[in-house]
Amino acid sequence: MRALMELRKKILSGDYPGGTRLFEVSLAETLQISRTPVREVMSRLAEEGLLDRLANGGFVVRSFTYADAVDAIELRGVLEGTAARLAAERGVSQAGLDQLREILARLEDCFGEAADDVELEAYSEANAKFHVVLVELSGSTVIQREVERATRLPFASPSAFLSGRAHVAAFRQSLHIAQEQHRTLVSAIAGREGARAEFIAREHARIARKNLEYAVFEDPELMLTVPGLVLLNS
Amino acid sequence: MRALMELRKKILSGDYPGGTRLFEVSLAETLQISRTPVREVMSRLAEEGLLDRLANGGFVVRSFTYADAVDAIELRGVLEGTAARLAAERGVSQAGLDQLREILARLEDCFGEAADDVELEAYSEANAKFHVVLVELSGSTVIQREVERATRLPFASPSAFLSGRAHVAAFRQSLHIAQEQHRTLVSAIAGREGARAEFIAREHARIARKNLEYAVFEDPELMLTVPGLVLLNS
DNA sequence: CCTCTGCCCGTTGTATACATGTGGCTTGGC
DNA sequence: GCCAAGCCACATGTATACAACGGGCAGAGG
Repeated sequence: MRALMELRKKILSGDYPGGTRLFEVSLAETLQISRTPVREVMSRLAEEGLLDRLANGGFVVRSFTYADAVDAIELRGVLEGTAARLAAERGVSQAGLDQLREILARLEDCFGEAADDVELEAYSEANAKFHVVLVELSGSTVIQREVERATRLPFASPSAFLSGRAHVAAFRQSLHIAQEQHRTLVSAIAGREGARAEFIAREHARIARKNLEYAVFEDPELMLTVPGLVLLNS
Repeated sequence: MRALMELRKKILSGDYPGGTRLFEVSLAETLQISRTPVREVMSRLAEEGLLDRLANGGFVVRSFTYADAVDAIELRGVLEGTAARLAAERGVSQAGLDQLREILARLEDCFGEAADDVELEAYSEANAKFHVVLVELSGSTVIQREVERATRLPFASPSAFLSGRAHVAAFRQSLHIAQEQHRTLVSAIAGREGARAEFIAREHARIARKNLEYAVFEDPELMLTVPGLVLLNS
């Protein structure tokens, strides 16, 4: 559905700041479609968490504070932590573990000799895959569903800060820490250590929080390049 | 919206078993409305988690296994645990703490002299309120939103098993345990003990899991009286 | 007999006209 | 001058007709 992607893109690129009320008629002419699919699109974006429904009908662009972004990242950490714990406690198949280890190896290959030598595009892709497979290994469609939901807010996604920061050497070096957490996470799951797996996953999400903090307070220009950060208001 | 409540009720009462595909036209004549509001209603029920969207359009009634129900309860525990932890870590106002303690006292008043003497209706109402306020005290609208979402599945709600089991004395006695957890939870939050608060909340949700287990394996007749349990298939 | 292709029917997607409701503004009365 | 009530305009809710898409079945050809 073209209109869905188009409106989503417009919201994520800041065309409609948080709190903006979206009217069916004006959106209909903007998107060159009739009101019916506009309603459909807004309904789906509300499901995604980008829009809020008003009490007496209508939609507004959801507005996020810095604290909301912090909490959304915390939420992702908690949910991924739960997935990791369930995977460890309930056990995973050899095939599943192999799959995770294969991705781990791919991530490993992204690092070069120098501490700040990282192939970011390949890393980003493998990292996204790692997080998806990790959650699948929980064996719970209920948890998987909610992780995917929490991840749909772009600034809460595991890949959120992996773009647009390639120039910061300190950031590239910090990926070594993240990768160590990936390794440890796999070890914890393989060893059926639920609590360990859970808290490593939580701590892993804290990297995103730290990056968010940096973007907001140290280098506000980044807020324009990291996907979704334009949604932050106050 | 009458149609929304009507369809929700029909699904929750098992008129459309999990996996049933809902067609716009037939539903439209059943509910005596046109296709447009039917689409709207189905969209909202998909948001609630009662329906699943099909890839090429259309909706089916979401189907839950016993394992899904267990995981949904686990999810609620994890989210309420996070709310409790945040409340403890970040601190709550005196007014907030007072409010929680007032509800705690109301719950206390529901217990009589005998171990199985409990005013169930009053308890159920105060219990629901307790869980709502607890989550509010987290101070996080993001977390609150997700707890409310997780709670919308009727069998995962904190009040799910408080109806239709009044006749089981052992069940009424088990409420003493729940109430002790309520007390301890408040103590942990007041004392800024985040980890303690989190795990008490998780353990608290386990009571629901135990009740689910009982209903499914020991007393299947209960599945007809506990709201939402008819949604369970295999 | 098996397979591939094309048609047909059922379902959802879209447009549009009409109904309904709500909030704001204006006017009249106290 | 202020408050209240009613009206008007703009927004969403609903109905319905038409379009487009997809899956299944049947018929024909290899």
